[in-house]
Amino acid sequence: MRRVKREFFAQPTLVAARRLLGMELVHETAAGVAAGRIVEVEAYMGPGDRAAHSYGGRRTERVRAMWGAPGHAYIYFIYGMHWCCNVVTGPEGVPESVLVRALEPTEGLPLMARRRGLAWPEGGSAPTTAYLRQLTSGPARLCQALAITGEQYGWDLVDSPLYLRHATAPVAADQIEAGPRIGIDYAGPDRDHPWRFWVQGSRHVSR
DNA sequence: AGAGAGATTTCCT
DNA sequence: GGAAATCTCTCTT
Repeated sequence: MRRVKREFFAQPTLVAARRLLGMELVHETAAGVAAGRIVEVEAYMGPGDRAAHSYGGRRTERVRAMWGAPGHAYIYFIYGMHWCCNVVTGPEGVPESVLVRALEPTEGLPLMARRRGLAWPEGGSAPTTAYLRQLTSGPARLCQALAITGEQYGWDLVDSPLYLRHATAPVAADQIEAGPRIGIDYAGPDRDHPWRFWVQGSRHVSR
């Protein structure tokens, strides 16, 4: 099924971040399969990046997965209610990762709607884009839709029910836009790096 | 369409 | 003790 292998994650983080666009994030559970095409990500560049949880070389229990081998899930809990999912990238021992910020739903849509607390459209009518955006446009929304929580912390995406699928239609370099990351105004000199990447024109980008 | 506040817990000083 | 890589609801324009 074109599952993404270790070598991909070991690429430099800014390269991996761009190449994640167009790939599918998949989670297989007893309730069914839920998946979406990645349309927006952010890179967090390790000890030198004030916005990164590993800034300054911090080795707390929370960031343990970032220090491990690439290809594992770094998942954190924020604002007292939300989970967010990162992919650990770059060389092993360098605590960098890519936050998955938005998906375009591709598989298991009714399941995702149920997990998000949304009623599926009545009478077989096709869901609107505005409706689909509520499913997986945003880092916490997509985790809820795919049932990603602390339970998946540290999972190996190369060999677990949570994984990545290669893009059927890869995103060309000139279709990728870049800009500053969201929600990190506190990061001072690192606030303005263009380390947020998204698919140009996608209506599923978080903003 | 946009602004504002509340939810609620983990992490680190 | 204070802020946080967010989201939702409510109120106003």
